[in-house]
Amino acid sequence: MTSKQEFIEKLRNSSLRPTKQRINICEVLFNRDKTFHFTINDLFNLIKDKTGEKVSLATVYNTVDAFLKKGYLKEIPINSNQTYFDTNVTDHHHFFDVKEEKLIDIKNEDVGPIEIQKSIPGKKIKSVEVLVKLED
Amino acid sequence: MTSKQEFIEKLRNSSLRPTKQRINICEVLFNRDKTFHFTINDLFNLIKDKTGEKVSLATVYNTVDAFLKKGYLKEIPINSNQTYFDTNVTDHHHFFDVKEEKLIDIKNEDVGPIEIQKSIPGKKIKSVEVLVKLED
DNA sequence: AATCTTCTTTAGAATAATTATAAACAACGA
DNA sequence: TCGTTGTTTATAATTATTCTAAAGAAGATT
Ligand SMILES: [Mn+2]
Ligand SMILES: [Mn+2]
Ligand SMILES: [Zn+2]
Ligand SMILES: [Zn+2]
Repeated sequence: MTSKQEFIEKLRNSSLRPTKQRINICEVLFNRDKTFHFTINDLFNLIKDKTGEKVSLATVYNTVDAFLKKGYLKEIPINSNQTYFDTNVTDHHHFFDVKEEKLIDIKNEDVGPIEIQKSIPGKKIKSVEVLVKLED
Repeated sequence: MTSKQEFIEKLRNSSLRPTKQRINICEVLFNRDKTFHFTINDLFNLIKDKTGEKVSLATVYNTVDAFLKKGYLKEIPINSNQTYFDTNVTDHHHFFDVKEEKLIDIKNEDVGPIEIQKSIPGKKIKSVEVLVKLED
């Protein structure tokens, strides 16, 4: 349970003004036990449901973008008509249940170290992510 | 070097009528040494350049869809504004050069077996793919 | 507290990838 | 050749995302 006051500080520390909208978005995103995988539309709807206040779609996009840049969210590489985001910003992997269109975390230690025996001159590795697609 | 005749047979064997358009698309996609990673737009432009004949964008989409269903192409899971496809339908992994927006194959043996120490009841694994993002 | 500046929110428009529509056309089998 | 079915195409529709510009709110300055 994170308090509203902590979100306000977190926003201020990030040079983001603690607006009512951003605080509400923080509540929905970060006031939870488990990791949260979502699309913009998921989030947009949850804000209304959980806080009773409506935030414009543009602000949801803007805020998610800002949080991505600050490293409070990350984008999950997956082919879908919508982009998926994740509140778990640590290194980890995913199942994607193709039928349910749901992501499920796989902890790093449940996959083991991945050694890439190939390199590209002049480029360095930014991230290594495993996507496991699931079917029935 | 695959002959036009072989493409015609391949299409017939797949219950796809060997039209001029599909044969041209086959030439562009499959008449090459190395794996080919592309977007619909890449392919659309290459068809004009390589065959001199124009194929409508709708047909490019339709044909890529048909080839995906037949297993002659696969989709690469990546976040981009465009979907990427691959002529290499074997199990393998990818580098994605974020700056150049280019995919590079990583052979399965260059990654080693990936053991997923987690399972979801009622679901089975359809694919396991590693995406390595590259930066400068 | 009033004012000023800068940042933020918002509705709505613009963009762009993809999908749907439906009419013309081409492949195939009889 | 003719009828059927599958295919191509231009074009419209859809939809996620980004852009725009005006109104509003936050923070700093007096
Ligand atoms: Mn995508
Ligand atoms: Mn996307
Ligand atoms: Zn996750
Ligand atoms: Zn590949």
